[in-house]
Amino acid sequence: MQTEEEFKDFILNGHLHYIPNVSIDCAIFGYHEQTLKLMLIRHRNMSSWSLPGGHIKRSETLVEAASRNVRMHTGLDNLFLQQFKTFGDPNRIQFNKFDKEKWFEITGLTSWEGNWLMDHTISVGFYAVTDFSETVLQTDISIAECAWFDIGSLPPLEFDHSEMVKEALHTMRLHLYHYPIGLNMLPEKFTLSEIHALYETLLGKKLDVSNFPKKLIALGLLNKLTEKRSIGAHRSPHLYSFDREKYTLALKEGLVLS
Amino acid sequence: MQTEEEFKDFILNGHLHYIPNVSIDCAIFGYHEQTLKLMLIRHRNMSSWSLPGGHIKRSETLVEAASRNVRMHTGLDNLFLQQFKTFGDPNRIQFNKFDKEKWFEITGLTSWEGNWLMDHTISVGFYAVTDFSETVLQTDISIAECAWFDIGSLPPLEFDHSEMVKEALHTMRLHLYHYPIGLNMLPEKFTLSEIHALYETLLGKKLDVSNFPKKLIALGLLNKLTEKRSIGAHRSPHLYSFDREKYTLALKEGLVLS
DNA sequence: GACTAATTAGTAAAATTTACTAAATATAGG
DNA sequence: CCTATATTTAGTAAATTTTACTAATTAGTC
Repeated sequence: MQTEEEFKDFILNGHLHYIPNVSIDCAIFGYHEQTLKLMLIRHRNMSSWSLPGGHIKRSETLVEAASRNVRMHTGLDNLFLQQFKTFGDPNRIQFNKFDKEKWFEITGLTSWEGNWLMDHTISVGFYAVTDFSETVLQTDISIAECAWFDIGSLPPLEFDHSEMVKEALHTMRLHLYHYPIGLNMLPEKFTLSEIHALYETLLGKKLDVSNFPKKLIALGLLNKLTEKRSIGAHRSPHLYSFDREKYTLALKEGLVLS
Repeated sequence: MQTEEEFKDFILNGHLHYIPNVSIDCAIFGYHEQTLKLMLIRHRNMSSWSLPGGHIKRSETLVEAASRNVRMHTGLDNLFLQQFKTFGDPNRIQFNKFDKEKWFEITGLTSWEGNWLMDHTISVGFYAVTDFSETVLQTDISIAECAWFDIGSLPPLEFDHSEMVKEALHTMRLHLYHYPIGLNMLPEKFTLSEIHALYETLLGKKLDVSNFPKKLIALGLLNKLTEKRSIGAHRSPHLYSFDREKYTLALKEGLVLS
């Protein structure tokens, strides 16, 4: 959706291609220099930030819609995506707060009564975890800004998106103990210290410097590479990669990390 | 919805009071004589069984809709209800399989083109666990039958409801290790053997006869009563009840059972 | 009153987790 | 070139938890 014309057509006739009354919202987590980041967007007719989201095409599944959405904003494909909760409180969206003048400016309509977008909308929340450094933030006609924020200092969010972030974070942390999702936030090759620091950041707590890496190795998902990383005036740590096959199996079967 | 007239009005004008394109479905689990049961209904115009479900009123939250639905079918209020997943595959409902003649009979319409019910519908899945013996199954005008089935021998289900049951069961079993939901399936007072048998049934595996009850006690949620239960020619086991306050806290904070 | 079968307390062995020590090592700086 | 330093990482002992097993208790029944 890049032109004004396309945007107007989406607003007026989108219900022909998209399912009304339902949307998806994505909490995209990224990790960078020992901080957990969240990607937020600002719609061009709104003053506060929101989670990126959108409607579901009539031909696609929920996860395909979320995937398309994430790809649109990050340029990334195939990243780890997981449904965490669906939100449907009757007053999660306050339509009376919307700007009537902007609406007229875009659509030429004096009222949004009967418009498919202006109705009670249930939203399916997904969270994604990704390697921050590989993302290339992108916008389209409906989005004014797109940026990463530290999870610890998020701005006020539109709708019930603060609640969504809380739930997404909670689910992600729970999953961290049961699925090897942390590996999605690291580059192909990484050291034990790097994955240790990642888990400390994601879980928001200290993990033993010696024992935690041993536990990770004991899970059997890591391949020790012969390569090492040079980190200056210190012993060079080994590089590791993860075993794709065992990773996929662990995603399906689950695992236990303490 | 008890009269034919109300049913017809719901079909024709329900979108005024209910949100279109979204529904909820409930997997209601009950426990009885060491088997796990699932409540199923059969719609009067369908040959196979389904999970009970329905649309969401414009004034209610998702969990309120699920709660209303469960109450309608079981007569029970305030039972443990938990969202587990939302389903939205584009072909989860095959409208072309519906019976055109029955449709005409009820509505007087020769086509369902444009009817609010006959559109792509996303469904939010909830599961509930309840004390089987307290339920009183109920139907309304749209439902032909309502019955309990052994989880091990379910009939073929409509739509994607088999998938839903699988997911509900999976989530319920995961929650069993993290929240004290099992207590919802027992009467007010119960013996350690009874709760032991319950967990074996729910998890589908053997649990040590001596150690497992000790673990449950160690969680600190149980109150040992002075009363005992008479079980015939054997030592009378103590009765236990659960501590409401600690139970509520454990639901919120989570716990770890192995 | 002995027998039976279930409850439940107790305990030893096994396994796991945690806490701590120290060896290995890469580079900087003298 | 040698030592100091910071980090990785192997090793191990202590603490804790889990598991496996034994046996005491007890309410009927025969």
